[in-house]
Amino acid sequence: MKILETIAQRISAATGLPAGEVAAQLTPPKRPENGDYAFACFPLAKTRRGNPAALAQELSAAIKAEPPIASVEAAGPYLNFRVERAALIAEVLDDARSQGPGWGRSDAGRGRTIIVEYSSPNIAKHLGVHHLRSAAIGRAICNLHDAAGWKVISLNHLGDWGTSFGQLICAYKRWGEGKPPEELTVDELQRLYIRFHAEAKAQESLLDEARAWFQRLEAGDAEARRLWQCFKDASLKEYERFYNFMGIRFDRFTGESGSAPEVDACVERVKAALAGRKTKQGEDVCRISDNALIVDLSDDDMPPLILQKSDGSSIYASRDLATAELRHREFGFDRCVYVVGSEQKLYFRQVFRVLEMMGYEWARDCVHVDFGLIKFKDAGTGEVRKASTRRGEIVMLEDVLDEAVSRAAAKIRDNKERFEESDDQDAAARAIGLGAVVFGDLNVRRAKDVIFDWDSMMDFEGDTGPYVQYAHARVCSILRRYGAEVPAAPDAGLLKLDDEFALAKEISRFPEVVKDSAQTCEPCVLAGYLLKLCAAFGRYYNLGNRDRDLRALCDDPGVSAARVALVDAARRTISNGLGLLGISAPEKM
RNA sequence: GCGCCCGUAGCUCAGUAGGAUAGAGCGGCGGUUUCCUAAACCGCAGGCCACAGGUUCGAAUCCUGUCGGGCGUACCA
Repeated sequence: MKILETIAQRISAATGLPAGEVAAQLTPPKRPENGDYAFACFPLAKTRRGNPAALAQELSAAIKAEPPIASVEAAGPYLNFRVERAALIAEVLDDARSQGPGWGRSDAGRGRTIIVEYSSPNIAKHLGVHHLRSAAIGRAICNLHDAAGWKVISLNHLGDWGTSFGQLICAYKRWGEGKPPEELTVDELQRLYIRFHAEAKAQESLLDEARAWFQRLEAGDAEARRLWQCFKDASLKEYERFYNFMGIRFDRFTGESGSAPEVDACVERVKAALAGRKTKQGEDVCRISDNALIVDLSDDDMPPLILQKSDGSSIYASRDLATAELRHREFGFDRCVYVVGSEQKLYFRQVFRVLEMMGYEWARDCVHVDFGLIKFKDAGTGEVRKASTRRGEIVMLEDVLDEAVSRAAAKIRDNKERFEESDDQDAAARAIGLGAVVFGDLNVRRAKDVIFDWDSMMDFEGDTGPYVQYAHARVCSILRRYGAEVPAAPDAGLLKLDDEFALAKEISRFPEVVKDSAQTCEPCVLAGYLLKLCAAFGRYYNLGNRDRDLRALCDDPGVSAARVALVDAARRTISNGLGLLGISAPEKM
């Protein structure tokens, strides 16, 4: 039985509270000198109309300090427990070692399926830094749910349909200079797109021309369709490079175009479901308004959702409704997550609401996991705003990644004595450069806007990805030098240092952190934990600077074996944790 | 105007299903290396948790209002 569960059971026996509930409330005190686990007596005192401090006193007397509990102490309204260090350390070392790559996993989501839609770029444009955020967060959410026992289906739902492709076809026909469409690059497509919007400002008839092209595309016109396919192929070719570089794979690439054939039938279902339904104002909920087909959401204090544009062509909303239906039909998900920027918050509320109005109970399982924008500071005015592709103002993702990798490579050259001829230093540079950039994106709460800044993005010191990777590399270095196999059953009683115990305690939190991070869809919970874990390791490690006897590789073979096992548990935790964030853990740096 | 999000140290951020004395990193100052990797570690300085009320035994956390910023607010996605 787990130590934490044992404590919970003893409290449960003394109070009558369910053990599971108690376990959830047992937390490490902010200050370690107060003990290893604390139980706050306020809630219980409230239900019993008693005094929390007196209750704590009473419980401290009632609960015996028998192994693995070393002491029970009432401190005001808190009941503080100290555990036998050796027992906790032994438990952690055994868990981490025996579970191996599965260390940190749980079965919290067993039997449930989650769909995670993320990245989902609009084709025919280069990827910008802002695409990194969706990719990093979405991938982490997939990994975290997988680790929490869910069945995960990851989808990249491309923005490959809509009026802008009519615009692109129009631009290509006018200014494409007869270049075979098969040879078009994303770069050229993006230029055509920018040019279209520049010219359309002066010549509004272009917009009508573009609309006509999109209508031809929707009608299945062969020429339009062929051009569109070329745009898509060129885009995917470029995007695949990015996903490969990032180590991201999707279970499936879907796209808005995929739901296009279903849209009409879906719209009919909306109409049928809402037929006869009136708003409080007495109007039909689903009706034609200004020539467009809408669902009136005024009763929910939202603007209407447009299902069909006044020119008869389809719109993203109805495509998303149809897509949701398709997904539920195919996967029967328990949760469907859309990792999309927070500027679309209202929109998703509308879509989910309409799904609900259609009678789908599963509408409440659809979640918009939103995240803040990446903004740019204008060098001239100092003004902060979001970038616009139409104005040609994006910072290309590829440039950012290249820069990060080359800065990491430079740093590696400065430390080249740590590497051997045979080491793959390019791979290390990629891991570290990417680690810095990805960790930086994941270390803040999703909702926060991020202002793009080269230097802070490339930071390799302090609370950064490379800091965590560096801790891992040092751990690996110790294990390398140890040479022998990591002892499976060391004498945990030999680990007497406060910093050893602190490290072990930090390691023991890992599975709970993973669960929490998954449940909240906040990768920053895990990222922050890894920083704390590595700080605990760093303190421990640095003890050896002053005193050789405090090193993992010390003269006493028994002590050394136990320390190596502890260090190895740290290694597994860091490596598994980084893995969940989509960051690799180099063995040397 | 209305809705949602954000406001914590000079800067970037943790801490938010209410709980003990609000924590990190960067920047500043001062230390630690005859190497288990200094991409590290330790110390000092730095806070009216935007402001004002309220709920509570207890509020950075919940409620109301104000101010400041962002995003959104019917045919782009």
